[in-house]
Amino acid sequence: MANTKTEGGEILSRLKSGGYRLTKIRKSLVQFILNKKGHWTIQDLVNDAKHLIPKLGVATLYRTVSLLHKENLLTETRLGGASARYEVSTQEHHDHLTCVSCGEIFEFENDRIEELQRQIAKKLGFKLIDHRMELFGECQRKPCKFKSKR
Amino acid sequence: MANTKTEGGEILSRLKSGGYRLTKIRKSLVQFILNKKGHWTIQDLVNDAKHLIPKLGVATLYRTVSLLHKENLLTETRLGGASARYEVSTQEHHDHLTCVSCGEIFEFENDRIEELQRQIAKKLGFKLIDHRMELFGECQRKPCKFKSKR
DNA sequence: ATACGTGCAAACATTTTGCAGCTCG
DNA sequence: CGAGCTGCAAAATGTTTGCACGTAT
Repeated sequence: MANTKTEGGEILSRLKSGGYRLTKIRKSLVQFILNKKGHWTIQDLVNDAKHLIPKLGVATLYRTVSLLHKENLLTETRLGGASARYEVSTQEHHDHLTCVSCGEIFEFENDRIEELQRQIAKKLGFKLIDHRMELFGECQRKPCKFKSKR
Repeated sequence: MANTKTEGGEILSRLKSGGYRLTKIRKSLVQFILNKKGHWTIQDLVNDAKHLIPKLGVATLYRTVSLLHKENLLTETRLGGASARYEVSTQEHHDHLTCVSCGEIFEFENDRIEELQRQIAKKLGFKLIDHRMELFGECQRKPCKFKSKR
């Protein structure tokens, strides 16, 4: 797929017409963030973006992420006392499997479940539009990347 | 229904055989918490439990809630907001089907889906602990009671 | 020019932890 | 008695905010 890395040009224009100023920092940050894969925390961003913009402050990261979240370009997930995790919003649907120990989030998709969901909705007289499913469990990886709370 | 308020006797014995000590504070706290309705925060608890146990410290609340959560007697939720919310776990699991037009919520349960969820978790190396599933659709009733909010 | 963006540090909010004393078993 | 529970305060996290200065428009 040629589209893995987006230039973000259209998104930048969209932000601009939304009344946001396009500073150098914001431009490279938005582009950087929207090209990130998986579920990351602000802390991840702090580490990764240091190379990009040496004197970047955390506040800017929080503010930028918040901005993108407000614009529905990022999806937020939270669990336990851990920090919020974000992922770039996608059209393609998927569900989440979250480790309650380490906070890691895995994605999955299962057609049979989706089919059953449609059946259930139908039986209850609904036309299914969307759904959200989140599983919680404990991953077997030792050690878990983060501290266990047990 | 005669069972709205539980004495918590069996739960206390269960905690006891689980190796926990039944101090006065813990007993009244557990009983108090498990009779709470709806989704509350620790902060709510701080306010409410002051009447119950005047010199109660926050740490004890956190520790007790954590204990009950570990014992699967409380379910934790964290939706975007700052602090975690808890609710008393119900044995009867159910999922939600929400009408995006009228806001009505239907509950359902489907064993096949639950089974598939377990399979998915297993395949991904997880021990499944809990899940949350919400379907969104349009019910056929016309007119719908509320405006669309989604 | 000026309103908005940024870095820095301080403030905040929530949750965890260390420790001395208390209590259950 | 002794391990576990408690309150208190301090600390650890994660996030927000005030302010002086910088930059896009």
